[in-house]
Amino acid sequence: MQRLVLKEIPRYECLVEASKQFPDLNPSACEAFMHLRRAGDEVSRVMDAHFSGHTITHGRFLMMMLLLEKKGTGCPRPSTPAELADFASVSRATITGLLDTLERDGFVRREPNPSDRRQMSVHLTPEGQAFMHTLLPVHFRLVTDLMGNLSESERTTLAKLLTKISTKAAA
Amino acid sequence: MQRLVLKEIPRYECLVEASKQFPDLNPSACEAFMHLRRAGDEVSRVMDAHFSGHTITHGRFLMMMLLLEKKGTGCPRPSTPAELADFASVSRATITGLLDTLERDGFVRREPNPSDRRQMSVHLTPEGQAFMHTLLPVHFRLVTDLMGNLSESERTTLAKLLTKISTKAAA
DNA sequence: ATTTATTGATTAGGATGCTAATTATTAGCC
DNA sequence: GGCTAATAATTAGCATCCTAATCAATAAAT
Repeated sequence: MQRLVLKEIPRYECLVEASKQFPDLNPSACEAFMHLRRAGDEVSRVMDAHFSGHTITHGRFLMMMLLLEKKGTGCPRPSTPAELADFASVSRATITGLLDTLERDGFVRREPNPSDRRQMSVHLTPEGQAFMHTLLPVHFRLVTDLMGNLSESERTTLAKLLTKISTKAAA
Repeated sequence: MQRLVLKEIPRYECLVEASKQFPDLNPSACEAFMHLRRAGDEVSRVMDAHFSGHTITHGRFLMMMLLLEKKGTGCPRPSTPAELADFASVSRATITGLLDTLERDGFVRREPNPSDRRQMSVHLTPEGQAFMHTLLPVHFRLVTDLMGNLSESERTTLAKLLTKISTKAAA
C-alpha cells in the first residue's frame, strides 16, 4: 500500500515564516522530517512497481528474504510465524495471511513442530528458492541504482544519521 | 497503515558475505537502503500513534495541513480534490474518501465551483481550523523531538542526501 | 450545432495491514 | 493430578490506500 506524502517540500523560507506563527515549529527539524518521509515513500513506490512486475508484493518478498538460506554467514534466520512477525515488525495475523498466499503459490511450506505442537515451522520450497535466485540479482541492481547518486562515504553518513533517528523513534 | 520493515538490519559483514553469492549486491547501497526504509517506517509509526490519540489519521491530517491558511507565505495552497491528490501524491479516489470523513466530522466543507460545475472547492471550517491550531504545537514538538539526536548541520546534510535519493527514485 | 474527447469527482471492488477474539497447546502452581 | 495462566497460530472484521469503471460538465473539431 501507499502512504500520503508531500510531493513538493515547502521552501525553507516558508518554514521560517510559519515558525513565527507556531513557535514550536523548528524549520530544520521539519525539513529533515519531510525529506525522510518523502524519500522513504518514493523508494517504496519504486520497489512496489518493481515487485508488481514479478507477481509478488513487498510483504511476500520480505518473508522469502527472511526465510532464505544464509550460507556461511552467522546471521540468524526466523522459522516460525512468531519469529517472522518479530523480524518484520508486523503482527502475527499479517504473517498468517502472507504465508497463506505464499503457500498457495507453492513458494513456502508449513510443517508442524513435533516438540511443540502449537508452533509451525516454515520453509522455502525449491520453487521458492528458485524464484528468489532469479529475482534477487535484479532486485540488488535496482537497490544499487536507487542509491546511485550517493558516493560510498555519503551512504555511510546517511546510514549513521538515519540510525540516530531510528534510535530516537524507537525510544 | 503499516509497512513491513526489518527491525534489525544485517551486520555489514553479512552483506559483504552475501555479495560473494550475489555479485549484484552492493553492501553500502543495501545498507543505506535498509536504513532508509527502517527510519521512514519507525517515524511513521510514531506519528500514527500520536495521531490515533487525537482521533485523526495521517491522511486526514495531511489534508488539513494542505488546506490550512498560509499567512504571509507565498506558498501555494490546493483547494480542489484534484489539486489535493496532486500535492499529496495519492489518487483522487483516496481524496474523495478522506474528504467524506472530514466533512462528516465537520472539519472541511465542499462547495461547488460556479464557473466550472465539475469542480468542487474545499475549505477548512472554523472547527477544522481550531482543531489544527490545537494539534499543531504538539505535532511540531514531536517532530522536533524525533530529530533531536541530529545537530543543525546534520539535519541539513540529511536533507541533502535524501534529496539525491528522491531525485533518483522519481526518475 | 453536434459529435467526440477530455477533465473532475465519485463509486465499486480489491489488496495489505491492523486489533480483538478464538482455538489449541504448554507451563506453572497448589 | 487439576486448575489457571501464558503462548502460538488463526479467524473475523475494520481502516486505508489502490485501480478501473461511471457520471457529469466542459472543450475541441468539423
